[in-house]
Amino acid sequence: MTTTGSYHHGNVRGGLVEAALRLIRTEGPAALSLRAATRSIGVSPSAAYRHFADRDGLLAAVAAAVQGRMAAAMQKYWSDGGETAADHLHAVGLGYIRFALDEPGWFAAFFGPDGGHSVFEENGDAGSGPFGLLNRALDELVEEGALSSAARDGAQWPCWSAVHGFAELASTGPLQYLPGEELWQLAELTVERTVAGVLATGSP
Amino acid sequence: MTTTGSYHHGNVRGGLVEAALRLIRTEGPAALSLRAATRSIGVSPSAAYRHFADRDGLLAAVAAAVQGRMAAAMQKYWSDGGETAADHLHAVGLGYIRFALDEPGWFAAFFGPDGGHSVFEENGDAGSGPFGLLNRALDELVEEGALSSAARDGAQWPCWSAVHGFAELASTGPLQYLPGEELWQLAELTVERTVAGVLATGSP
DNA sequence: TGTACATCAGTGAACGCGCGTTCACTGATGTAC
DNA sequence: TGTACATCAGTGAACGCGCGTTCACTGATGTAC
Repeated sequence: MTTTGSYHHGNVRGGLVEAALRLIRTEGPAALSLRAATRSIGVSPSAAYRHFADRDGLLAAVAAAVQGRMAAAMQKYWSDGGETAADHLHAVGLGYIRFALDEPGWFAAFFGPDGGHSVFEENGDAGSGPFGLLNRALDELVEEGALSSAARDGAQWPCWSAVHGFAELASTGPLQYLPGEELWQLAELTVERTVAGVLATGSP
Repeated sequence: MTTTGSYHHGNVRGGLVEAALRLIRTEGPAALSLRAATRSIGVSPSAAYRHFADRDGLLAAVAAAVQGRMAAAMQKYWSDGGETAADHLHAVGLGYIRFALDEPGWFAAFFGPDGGHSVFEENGDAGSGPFGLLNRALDELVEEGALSSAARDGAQWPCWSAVHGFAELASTGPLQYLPGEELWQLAELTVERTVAGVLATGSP
């Protein structure tokens, strides 16, 4: 942090991403503009073009930041909960949903301007991103002998679908009007039955 | 249909909704503007205000139309498939996903400007909308004796979540880049395991 | 059947707005000698 | 250590755009007598 009060040769890129996160948090991703972000950190609109090709470039950086924060939140759930593979799978699902409920604006920007292609690339199957954590938990189930490797095949899709779908319905969809407690019970119900479904299909 | 070539005292409201559907279909809901819709049917921008309070009013009408079309597509799946309750549940899920894949632009406008509150009201639990069809299939499972009424309780949430989540991932999310065939296999896998999960949890 | 009139669905011009992006520029930074 | 200079991250004015919405209006419609 400099004391000049000016961003000249300062960390404009980081400042813009932070500002964008601040704006998106309350107003949603549609409200994000390059001008609003630059205004927010006291820099001219054109300054953004030294760091991003265009508006989508900023949006992509924001999506990466959001994915990182969600992964961290999920990690916390993972560490604070039980130690079996099934516990970890629960934690991954509930952590994903919890993040979406706590930060609906950020969650709405989770897939960037490219529709979320980056979710695989940067935090791929074995990575430490949200999707990587899901796959790790499923792999643990196989190692523990709770899931056949035949049933492991493709199990990430029903899991991710259920958890992502609930997150959508509950954060910005029709369930958003339910009281928080009731909503959380439905989240637990959804995760429990989804995990049960995975296990039921493929116990060796 | 009049021959005047003018909409004076014609069906502007219906024309605007159709035009909006046309625009959203290819450009997505973000690209919809009142001006584009009025322009599209050759009417002045202010004419829209005789029929809708504001832009959100048009968007709500569009959402209702989309929900109706999806319900019709799901009905077709329901009628064309098998006759057991489990067949119907499959049809409901695959119909939902099929619609989202065929019409990603419309699907993105499925929940209106209010985030989908209308999904319950107009096409409520017992209604003929997408959500009503899901509940009907689940009720049939109970009638058939394939599902205990205890397990019926709340079963709509994991089902809707999984199917909606997959539809999002596959229509505008990170799975959109997969080839159609592969995508459809994942859809079937997801629906199958979700249905299996519901049944496994609560066979009497 | 004919006419006066109320209704109301349209028009078109105008408002203020904020946006993304480009451009020639300036002044701070840091490097080479 | 001091100075000349290249680099490059900023500025600020300007562009053209399309938007939602308002307003006084006009002219078609249909009803009452």
